Amino acid sequence: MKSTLHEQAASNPLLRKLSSIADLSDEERQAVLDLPVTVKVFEADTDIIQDGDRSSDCALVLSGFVCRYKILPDGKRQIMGFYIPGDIPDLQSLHLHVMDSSVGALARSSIALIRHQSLRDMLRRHPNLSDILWRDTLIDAAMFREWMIGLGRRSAYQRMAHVLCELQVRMKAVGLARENGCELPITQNEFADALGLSTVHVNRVLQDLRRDGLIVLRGSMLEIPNWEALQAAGEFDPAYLHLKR
Amino acid sequence: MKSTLHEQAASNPLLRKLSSIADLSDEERQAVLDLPVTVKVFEADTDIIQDGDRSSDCALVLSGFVCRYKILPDGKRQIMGFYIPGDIPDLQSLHLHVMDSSVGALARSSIALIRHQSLRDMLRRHPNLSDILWRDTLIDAAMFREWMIGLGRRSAYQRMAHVLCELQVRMKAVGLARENGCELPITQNEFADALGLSTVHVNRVLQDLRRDGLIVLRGSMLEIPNWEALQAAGEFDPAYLHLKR
DNA sequence: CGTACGATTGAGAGACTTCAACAAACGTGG
DNA sequence: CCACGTTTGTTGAAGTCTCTCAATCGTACG
Repeated sequence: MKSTLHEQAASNPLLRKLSSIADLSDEERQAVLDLPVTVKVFEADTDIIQDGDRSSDCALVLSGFVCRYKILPDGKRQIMGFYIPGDIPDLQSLHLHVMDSSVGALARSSIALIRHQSLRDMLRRHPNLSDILWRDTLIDAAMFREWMIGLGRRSAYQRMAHVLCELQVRMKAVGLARENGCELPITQNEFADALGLSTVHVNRVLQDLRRDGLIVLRGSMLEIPNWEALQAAGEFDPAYLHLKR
Repeated sequence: MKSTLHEQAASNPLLRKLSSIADLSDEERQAVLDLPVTVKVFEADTDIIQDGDRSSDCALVLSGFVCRYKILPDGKRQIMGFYIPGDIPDLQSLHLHVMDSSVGALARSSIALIRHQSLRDMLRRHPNLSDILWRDTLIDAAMFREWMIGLGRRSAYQRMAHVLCELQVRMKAVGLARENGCELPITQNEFADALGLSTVHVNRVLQDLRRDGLIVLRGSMLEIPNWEALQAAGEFDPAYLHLKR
């Protein structure tokens, strides 16, 4: 469905997201809203872009839940990041012409496809937006690094606490979380592939976190009764997200 | 020592590096060479920038060997990437004002400090260079992702084979490797912190790789008798480095 | 020629995996 | 609205990769 990002102008997810990491002028906000897009809905467990693709547009998440992953020769999967409304998981495709990983929908997601050409036109007219998007990709990289630390040096228990903290903070930054929790349509199997663990162990770690009163997880509803404690358990310091304020 | 990057113009490491990932016009090459820099030498095991720093310049590696790392509360260290001549490990500081990790010299290294202001001036005059540096940070991110895959889903043996492949390819791209090997001033302890392993296990894995005839490692001299085999052992596919050609 | 740092070895322990079975939750069609 | 099948979550037991501790060896360098 062709349109611009004007719909939901007030609470446009991209504007919310960009505002959370940088200051935008009115002109820049307008330029973003004027972007022509094609909105497409992806069902859960379908790919939005695949490893090896050469795409000519970027995918902006409007609603839903998305992840970046790669499948190894032996069939194992590593999830490298979760993306929520306002994120552009394949922004890199603007400068890296072949995708080196896949992007898939974890839940039914509405995606705005933005032509590279439209983005480039906008960035040429608004160099400051170019810097802001660059900044966004740098924050993406900072998240990869933080996950690396977890995978390399933190226990399963810490890792799980850490992702939950990250997701809560990011969801809150775009207005999708309550004060003490949010909705996470992520299965234990998906957590396993994100944290480099087996599904079985994820299950046990979640039970430990529950036993310790750090989380309440019913279905996809996450509640965090004691934020300080969960943060401490995961050694979570939001500095790497480089949010404003 | 103040100067510009003109010295070693022909084989300037930054030009070599940028040329390996994108095409530069003569004007752009000149703009790069005209960058005013301050050259500083860092001894092995000293920090170039520290976690939490707000710096006003970027560090270009001219010679030596550098890594990005973070120390955890319990003293554990995770190395998140190695940087070789031509790399700018903290290019992110141009847009992310507080460092979220440290950068340290693994061997005596000569570093060219480039003021953010000088870089910004150059990028404003040469928007294409801006895109090329953005591309560079995106490749950096791609390397983090590839390491994540290793940390999360590959065995110690595979991981070690994989880093060795990555380093050989990157060293060759800037002319610092022979056809079948290169010099890597990295201790087993540093490999351990990079691969999320213990030093002891790194030692055993290296012995396994030697036993299997995949590498010859004497001191810091790496030789790769059978490139195909090492690549296969590490499931190494250089696509994520996004080199030209 | 000692000292220090890096490499190597052995033995025991632990975190996490794999396999396999079962229970619960969910969506869908009749 | 219930029956049914598929997906997701849970549990137990055995196995393994990798860790920790601790000692020894090699070698470069002052």
